[in-house]
Amino acid sequence: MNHRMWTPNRLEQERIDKLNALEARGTPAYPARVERTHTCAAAVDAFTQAESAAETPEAIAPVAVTVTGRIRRHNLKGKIAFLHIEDESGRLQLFLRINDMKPEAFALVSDKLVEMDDFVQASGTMMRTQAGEVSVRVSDFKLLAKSLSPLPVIKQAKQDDGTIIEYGEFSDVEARYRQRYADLAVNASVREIFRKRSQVIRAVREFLDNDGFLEVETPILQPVYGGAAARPFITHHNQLHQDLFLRISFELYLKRLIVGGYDAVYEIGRDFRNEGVSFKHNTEFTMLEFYKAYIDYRAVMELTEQMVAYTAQQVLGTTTIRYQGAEINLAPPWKRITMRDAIKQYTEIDYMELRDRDALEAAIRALGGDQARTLKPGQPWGKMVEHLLGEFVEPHLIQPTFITDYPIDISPFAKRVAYDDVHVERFEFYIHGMEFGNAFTELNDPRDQEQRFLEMAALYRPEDDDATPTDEDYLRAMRYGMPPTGGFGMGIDRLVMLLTDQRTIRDVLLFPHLRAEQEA
RNA sequence: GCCUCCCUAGCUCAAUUGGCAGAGCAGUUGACUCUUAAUCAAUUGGUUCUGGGUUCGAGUCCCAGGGGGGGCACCA
Repeated sequence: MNHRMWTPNRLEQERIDKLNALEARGTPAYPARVERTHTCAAAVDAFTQAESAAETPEAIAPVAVTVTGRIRRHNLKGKIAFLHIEDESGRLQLFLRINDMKPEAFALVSDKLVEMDDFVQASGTMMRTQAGEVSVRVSDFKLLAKSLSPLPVIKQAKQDDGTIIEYGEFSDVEARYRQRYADLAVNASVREIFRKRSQVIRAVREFLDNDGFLEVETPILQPVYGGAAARPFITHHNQLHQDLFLRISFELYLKRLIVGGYDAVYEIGRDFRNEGVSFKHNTEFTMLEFYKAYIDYRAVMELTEQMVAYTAQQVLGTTTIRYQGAEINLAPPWKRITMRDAIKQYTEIDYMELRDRDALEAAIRALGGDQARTLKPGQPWGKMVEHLLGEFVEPHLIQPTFITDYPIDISPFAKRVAYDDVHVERFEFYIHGMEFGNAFTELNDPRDQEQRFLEMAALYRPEDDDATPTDEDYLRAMRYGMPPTGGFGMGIDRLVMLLTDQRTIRDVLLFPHLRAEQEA
């Protein structure tokens, strides 16, 4: 591996010079010891409480604090200085006066050896400045960590109504993704998105835990991949001389656990799909799947709408949300419509009257328009039905909607609808025209399952050497017997997009996938 | 993989028909003991993504490459 040496730019060189000057004065730039009695927010709270408890300003009980944070505003004014420091809780102003502190401590600031972006520790008594800002009157001051590369400059102006206007921005998309640490450090709104992301996952867990589900972990490296139709990433175990696949879903492992006697299991984890990226696809993404014995897909629908509504309520305090300008009501019950009725509604095609694939293709082409033109020739019947749904129905599904009863030939793990040789008990749900999840009454007849594997192998990717493989061990598990089970999968990233009003998946991923940076 | 747009100072952006590469912020120096987008004065800073080409002259036009955005395809 070549190590590319860092060549400091002019601004960075100035900071290196300052670091050397600090150490020449005997001031460590990266000390090990640090103290903190209050977060920035807690220090402000403690003071405002002391204020309201006092009868007169002179009677305010002194509030001594030691606070820490990164310098985000630096205003040196002769023999005094105002600094804003920021920790995760928020910002706090430090008021430094040369008379109040040791001269060498004040000199760190007045000589600009301690500056923007540095981490510092300050001790003192809480006060309110003449301009009314709660601040620390600093008596002791210490550098905690020197910043050698200046962060992008963003200034803030607080309006009378409390809203903050920002001047300057760090908005270059590529730089923000490649240097997410800098993005997070200067863009508080970005920090907030990922705090919400954590709350979303916590709420989903809470909901499932409260419903008696057991959280489990299954292999990420799988000898046989399955449960979806995506191309996998392939890797190799040297010692075992074995090719392994990064999972494209958890489905087949979780159902093995239902065979094993657990009534309800779920997993939240990463899937990997070797496919294109888009505003709603990343090569690795976070999936939730759950399986519950002794229920069917109708009960899964109820769980789904309750779980999403619960999550919105926990994270946002409401089930009525705004996404990309649209008001969306997540409160149950959600609309339910069969795939057949939905397609009839938006295209006036009844695919049940067009069971011949050539007849269906002709009918779709007769619809005209771009949506009809994008249909690729020679598609299997079920894929064309899906094309109809995707092109003509999906964009209209703004409010949460369950589309139910999918064609069997695109649903190899779902149970057939009784007395219906076309459909399976499967649903997908859509919000704002985007697919969020997929669920079905699980197929538990091992004979039927084996047949479906064979049909899949024949139908999909016949040009690929690695066409959807038959999972013999999964069939063995099915032969031991699996109870009637409802199963569910949902992209967590998309749920986070919905609840944080983000248009692209990359903005809810801390480190979205990018190509390697060019060598200098 | 295809189409299309973009890449200029640390950040955000200008640069007329191809004609001296600029501004604001920050940085540097100085002033300032209640500032808050602090203010005032002075001032530094460029591989215009990379490599070729056309031209008297290229940030600008052409070719190739890299990275990114948007779209398409793929993603049962």
